[in-house]
Amino acid sequence: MSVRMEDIAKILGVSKSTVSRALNNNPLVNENTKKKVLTVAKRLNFRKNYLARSLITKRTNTIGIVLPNILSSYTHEIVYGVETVANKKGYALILCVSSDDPKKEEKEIHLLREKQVDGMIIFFIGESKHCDCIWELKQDKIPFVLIDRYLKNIYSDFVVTDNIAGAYMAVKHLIKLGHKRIGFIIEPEGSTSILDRIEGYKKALNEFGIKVEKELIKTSPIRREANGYRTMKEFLLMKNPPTAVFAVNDEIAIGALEAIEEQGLKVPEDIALVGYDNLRVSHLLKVPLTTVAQPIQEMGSRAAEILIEKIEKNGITKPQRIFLKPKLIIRESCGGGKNISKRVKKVRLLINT
Amino acid sequence: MSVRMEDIAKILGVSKSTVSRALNNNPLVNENTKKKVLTVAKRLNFRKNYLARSLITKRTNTIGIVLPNILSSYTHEIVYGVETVANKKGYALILCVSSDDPKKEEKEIHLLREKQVDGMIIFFIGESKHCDCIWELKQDKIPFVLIDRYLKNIYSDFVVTDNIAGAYMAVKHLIKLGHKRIGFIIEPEGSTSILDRIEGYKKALNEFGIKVEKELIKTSPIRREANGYRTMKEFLLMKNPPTAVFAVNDEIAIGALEAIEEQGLKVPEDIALVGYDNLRVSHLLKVPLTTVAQPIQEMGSRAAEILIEKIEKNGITKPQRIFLKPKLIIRESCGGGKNISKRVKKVRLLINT
DNA sequence: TTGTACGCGTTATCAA
DNA sequence: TTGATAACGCGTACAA
Repeated sequence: MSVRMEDIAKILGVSKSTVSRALNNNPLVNENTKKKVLTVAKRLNFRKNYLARSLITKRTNTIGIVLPNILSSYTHEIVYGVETVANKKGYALILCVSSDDPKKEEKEIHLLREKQVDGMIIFFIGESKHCDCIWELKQDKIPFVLIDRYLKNIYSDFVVTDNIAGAYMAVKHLIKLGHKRIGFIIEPEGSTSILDRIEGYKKALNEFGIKVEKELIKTSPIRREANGYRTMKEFLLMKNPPTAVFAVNDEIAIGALEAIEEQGLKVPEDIALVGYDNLRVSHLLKVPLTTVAQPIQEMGSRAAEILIEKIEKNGITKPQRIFLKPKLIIRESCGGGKNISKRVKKVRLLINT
Repeated sequence: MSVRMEDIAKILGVSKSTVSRALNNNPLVNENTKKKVLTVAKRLNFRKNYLARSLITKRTNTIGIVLPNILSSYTHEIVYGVETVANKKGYALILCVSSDDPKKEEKEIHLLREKQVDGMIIFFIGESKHCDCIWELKQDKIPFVLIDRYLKNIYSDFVVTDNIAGAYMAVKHLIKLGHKRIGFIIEPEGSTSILDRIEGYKKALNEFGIKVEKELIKTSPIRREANGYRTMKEFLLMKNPPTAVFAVNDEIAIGALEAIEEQGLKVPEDIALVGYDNLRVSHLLKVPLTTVAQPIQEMGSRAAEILIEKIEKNGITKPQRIFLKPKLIIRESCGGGKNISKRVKKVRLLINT
């Protein structure tokens, strides 16, 4: 069917080794024969078969990335960061989506192994206790870098952002503005990102002598705008609702914003709102959102750099554990330091009618 | 290094053929030996090497997608549509980005060939006259489906949206609201999508007896928000600015919106605005944007379905040329049918001071 | 500088 | 039901 090196060899009456050498810029070939080979190759529109090549060289120049989804702009930016570096370094990228399903995630990781990728970047969503496939990667010395969240019980490379610091900043900002009842909308999963953000939330409250109240931490079902909406409504229906809400990510914050406005309340006058992630949307909202920005693209590109270095040094690098610094982006959803009590009264009034 | 079928064979004292059969659910193997093989395979954590397999079967179960970028939510949604179908049908996805560079695009296509993908989906940005690599794909019978834009001089599968119809709808909507001076911000490239939208714009004007004025069609340098901003400013500085502007995509419309507001003008009271694409952002803007929605995800999923069918029927399917129907999404950026002349006056006043 | 021969890890063919 | 053996297309050590 397709043109092989042997075909070129036969045409020129040379051996296929010579053709191979000519095509691989091997110096052990006469300049003249090389030219001939290249000419014929071009004429026949020859394309090397990387499968056969990789079978011998044990290199595919391909890396895999495993993500829980690709609809969020968060994972989207990760892909961008990874792709940019991979491309620059000459690696192709196989995109795998686990659809938030640990079983599927495991399958994707196995698939990437079968496809003999040189390494992988994994946004791991499985539980720390059930991460055999990650252990196996380590055991079999297949280069991999975790991204966005790390595993406490596995010593490996990872690139994450410092979620404790990020949440701490956000909550401290609200406290400085005079808030004492600060709601927190989180997500159900027990990933390090969420856990660390909870830790940052508590750390800030503790530091300013504010008691952590359980009823102010609510769990939104899944990462969807609609659920920030629903959970915010629950807050608004409380007898003593929070005066500020910290959403564990911007998507939830967007939902919360809609819920607040639907109740006829205003952000930030009635309720202050902080998100997390600094999605590209967030500055375009009706009320530009104060949020914690993570260097998401950088997370992707750093992960790719580390992975590729590891690949090219045959995995003999010491695990790198990178915590990138987040940054508080102050916009309009928190306002300045107005009188809180007035606001609270107004909220109660509106809710109870 | 890694476990091979031969290793399993030696342990069990059988031939590697038997192991292969057992592992591939081939009925020509004793149930008992099959069990033994599977047990040992599991114990040794055996992973098949797909490279070797594909070398023989001539199938990689992998498709490639070539995109001009992955930062826009447009291409993003395409990837989502493609990935979903590919995954369901058991195909892996290699992501290639051409960075709006035709030379690079060609390289990526060649790379995918060398990696022996079973087929590819291409958001082709090269010129119609220089698309040798597409011709070669056709010649060499490598399945491919064009997406978002088609090539007039190549008879091949493609999935696009009907851009003539989409632009026509948008402009007709503005005309029905009373607008006669309708600006149009386009992009420099000569792709079918842009050309067809221009055709739709003209078609609507012609149908209502409005003359097409050259000065009302402005070209924004590249697909970036900032450029919609700049081009809109140019419109606002005209002696006789348009009362409505149709942006060839939402990103440009967003930039235009900011330019208008920065001038102290209001949308839709002072200037009506229509976009194209219905990005997920567009309903969240300060002024929710009236826009033409394309079924982007569907474009991706249809393309993938067609491609995979073609692969599995060994390319003996007749080229499918799909035009998906766009849809006008009416929000707030056009307003109702108010008095135009008043608005025009106000615009002039503001611009000239 | 070139060619021969072998190996990469599978699947496929044929004979047993 | 199994096992030798030959592919698949390429790279490479070794010999020439």
